[in-house]
Amino acid sequence: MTAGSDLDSGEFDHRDIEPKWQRTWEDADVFRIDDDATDPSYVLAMFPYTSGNLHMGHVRNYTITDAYARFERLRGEDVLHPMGWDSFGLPAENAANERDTNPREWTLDCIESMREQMQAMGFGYDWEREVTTCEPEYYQWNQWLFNRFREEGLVDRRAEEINWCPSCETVLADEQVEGDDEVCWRCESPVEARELDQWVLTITDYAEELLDALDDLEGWPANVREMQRNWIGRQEGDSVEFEVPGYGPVEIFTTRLDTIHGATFFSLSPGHELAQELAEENDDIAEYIDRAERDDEELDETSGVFTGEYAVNPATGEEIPVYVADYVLEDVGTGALYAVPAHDERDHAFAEAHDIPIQQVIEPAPEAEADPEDIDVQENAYTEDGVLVHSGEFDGLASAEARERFVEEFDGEHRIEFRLRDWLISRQRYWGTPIPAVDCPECGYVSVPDEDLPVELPEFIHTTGNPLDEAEEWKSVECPDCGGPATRETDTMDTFVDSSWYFLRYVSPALDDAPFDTEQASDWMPVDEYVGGIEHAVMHLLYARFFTKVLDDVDLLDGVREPFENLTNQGMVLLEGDKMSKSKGNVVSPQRIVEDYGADTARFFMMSAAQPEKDFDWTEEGVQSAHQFLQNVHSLVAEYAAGAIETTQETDDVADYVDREIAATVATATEEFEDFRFNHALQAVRDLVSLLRQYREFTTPDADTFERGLVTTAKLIAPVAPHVAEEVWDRLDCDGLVTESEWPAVDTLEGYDLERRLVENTREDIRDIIDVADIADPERVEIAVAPDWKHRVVDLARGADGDVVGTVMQDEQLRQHGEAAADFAKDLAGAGHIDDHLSPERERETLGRATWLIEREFDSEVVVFDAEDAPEDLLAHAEPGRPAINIEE
RNA sequence: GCGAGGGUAGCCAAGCCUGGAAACGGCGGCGGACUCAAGAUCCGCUCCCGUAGGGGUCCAAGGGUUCAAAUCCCUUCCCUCGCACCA
Repeated sequence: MTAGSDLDSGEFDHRDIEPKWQRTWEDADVFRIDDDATDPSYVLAMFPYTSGNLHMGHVRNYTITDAYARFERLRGEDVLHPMGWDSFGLPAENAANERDTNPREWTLDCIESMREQMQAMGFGYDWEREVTTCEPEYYQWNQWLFNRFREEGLVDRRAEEINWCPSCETVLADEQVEGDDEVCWRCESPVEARELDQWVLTITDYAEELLDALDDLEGWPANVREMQRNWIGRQEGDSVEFEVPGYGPVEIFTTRLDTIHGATFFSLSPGHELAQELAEENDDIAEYIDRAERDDEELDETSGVFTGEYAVNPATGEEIPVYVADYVLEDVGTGALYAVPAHDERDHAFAEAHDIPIQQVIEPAPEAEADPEDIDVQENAYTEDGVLVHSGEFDGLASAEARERFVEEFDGEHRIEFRLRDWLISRQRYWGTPIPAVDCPECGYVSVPDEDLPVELPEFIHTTGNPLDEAEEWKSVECPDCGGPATRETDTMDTFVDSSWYFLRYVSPALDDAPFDTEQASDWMPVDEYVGGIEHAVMHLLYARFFTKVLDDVDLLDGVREPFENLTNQGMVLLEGDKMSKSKGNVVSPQRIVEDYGADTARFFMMSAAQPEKDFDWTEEGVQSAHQFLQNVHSLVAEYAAGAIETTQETDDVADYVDREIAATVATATEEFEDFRFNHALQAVRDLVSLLRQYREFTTPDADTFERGLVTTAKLIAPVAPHVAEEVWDRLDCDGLVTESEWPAVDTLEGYDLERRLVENTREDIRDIIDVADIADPERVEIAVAPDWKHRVVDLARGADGDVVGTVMQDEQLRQHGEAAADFAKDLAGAGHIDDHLSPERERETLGRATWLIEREFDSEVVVFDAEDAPEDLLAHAEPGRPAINIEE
């Protein structure tokens, strides 16, 4: 359905109003933030890769940050809400090759088109701070920072066994290899192992801090923190050396040094140096290693081969057989271990398969639940800590103590190991930041001096390999140190380098003598709200944290250790329960929704559908419902503005009721917006609009109250449906732009919840009675508030410690009510818990304001008595919080 | 296996941190108002029983703490995600 531009019906046409207000905002520069702003609210969405198209995931992501940024701005905050382009990367090269263009032009076209789509969505960015990573003005700072990292000793060039993607023709970081089958994250080709000289950033120097600081990132989702913990993979243990006669010492790493006396064999991973050495002399070993290293065969878990050699256990002096076994991983610990089948499950399985003795050296400690008699290590490994046995002079030591002793005793070293590897940033591709180094035959790899930066990319050429390798003229340079002939480095940087500090460039995007202004960045950082996909849980977010810490350590930042204070991972937009994907062909195009319904409808629907981190189903009904609501708001305002709604200047109970609901809605919406529960906030606004319509239908509304309701509505929807909000604001003849107005003041009404509950309960009770008593046509509804003395009983009862009746009956005033007071007190004592309640006057006022709802619902007269005026028999049933009700037919 | 997050009425889903009303909302279903009619909109109902606001049974299952448990504690089962022959 498409909304017509029939103004008589009071409907808006999004095709008119959306571009109109977008232009107005732009002309008024409403999203600009001055450099001299102090500690603004920094709201950031992960910048997009420049594919050329916004998909629903983007739209959801950017709607969340835009709504929050607009909300913060309305509340009087200075807001930094920028946007930029993650615009280096392989797809642009592929596209260029397919389309006979070059990556730069292709990328700039994509940016152009995506910027237009964003503008059509009404996202309010400070475009003067736009950052484009593929421009020399940006990537020169990657190079400059590379030099700083290198000065700090955080850059290394080393021969690495690397992940090579044959299809992308480049190496990949460990983080970019996915799944058990080890495939490329971009093209899903199986990754190959190669040995190449590569540039790495030594992120492992920061492993400990990157891990520890996660504990304090309370604004981050638990799963992301956990994923990073897993990825860093800290392990505390000890290394000791075992002598293999004829071959020298072999270092092992273990977390269970206490079990060393129970070692009955020794295992090497197939890739271990000694295993390789032994393989040269022994065909069986060579063959086993060959099989283990081939990808096509999955070796049995207990597979392994005896080498014929023995290792000397430093604890016992015993010689134990050395095996090469596939279950020992090369990149865990040292790739070598002593095996204790009695206390490790894998060692146990291996020992059973190879008929190796099993020697128990740990018994359950006395305080442990297990009975030492029940432990049979021949059957199953006992893997808990305990007390040492069969360990010579050390028998009786606790595991933990033993570990400490043995490090000294056997000349070992206490070590902390990490799974995290250094970050390999070399890429053998064109479309990235050239690594600013020169390979000189005399001086080795020399950094390009800062004053010679940027090293700009040469012309792109179509080739199967790395275009930089063929740019002979570009490659050939003088060595910056000795002036002799030298060659440029042709590797470019992983694009995750670009995104590791882009949030700092937004602070001072035009600065030409530094990547960012240290003082300003230190004030504006950290990002207050960072929103993006869960796919960046490890890579981008870990690298950005690493960069931030390094920048702080080299004084480019002042006291900023973490980049992102609060992190939200938006959920997926599903279609009939399925992830939208091009390959499945179940994609809803944001462009189509914007054309058919308008940006506001799409934004409003998405934000009402679920909380940001939850998945939700895209439904046409939901879209229509959002559209309808916005049209309703608009037409209600249009009617009012056109004078079609008759109003008075007199307030009454109904007006008071509506007034309080307006205040309550503001309070709810504000709190929910703050907590990122936009759907709850919007529900409250829907309820308010519905109430205003009922008000209008029931009576002649008070002009001030009604208008306040409409103006408040305009403000409350402004973060999510800004174009409609402006349109409505304009029709209400308000000053300026709603986008630049002030959020309504939050007045918390003391006891509002009790009032609301009283009204709801009373209305429900009336319905119940009418239903159960089968009253067809109620003439008159009488409501009577409980007398003061009952309220007093409740007050006393709540304060009473146990003896409720006694406490109540000690009260002089209440004794006058004799039996009745005692009975009521007994009831209360039996109830166990006593709810809060309003004063009698407050109850009467509250019910008085709400009678119109009852009149309207049952089309009957409604009378609210206070205790003095109420008929005696009616009053008997009234309790605080629970008025008596009588219905006349 | 380890770790994290979950399991709420026909479906989706809030509440749980900070215990106190058969449990917000939405969808679907039922009834009603408006209408020539449909749509839209509005008002109710939607665990079971009930001719005056009552009673019963409820938040994966079982146990515990408490005057009081969806909410706190323990155990078990199931789901989702991350890591994993991790020494």
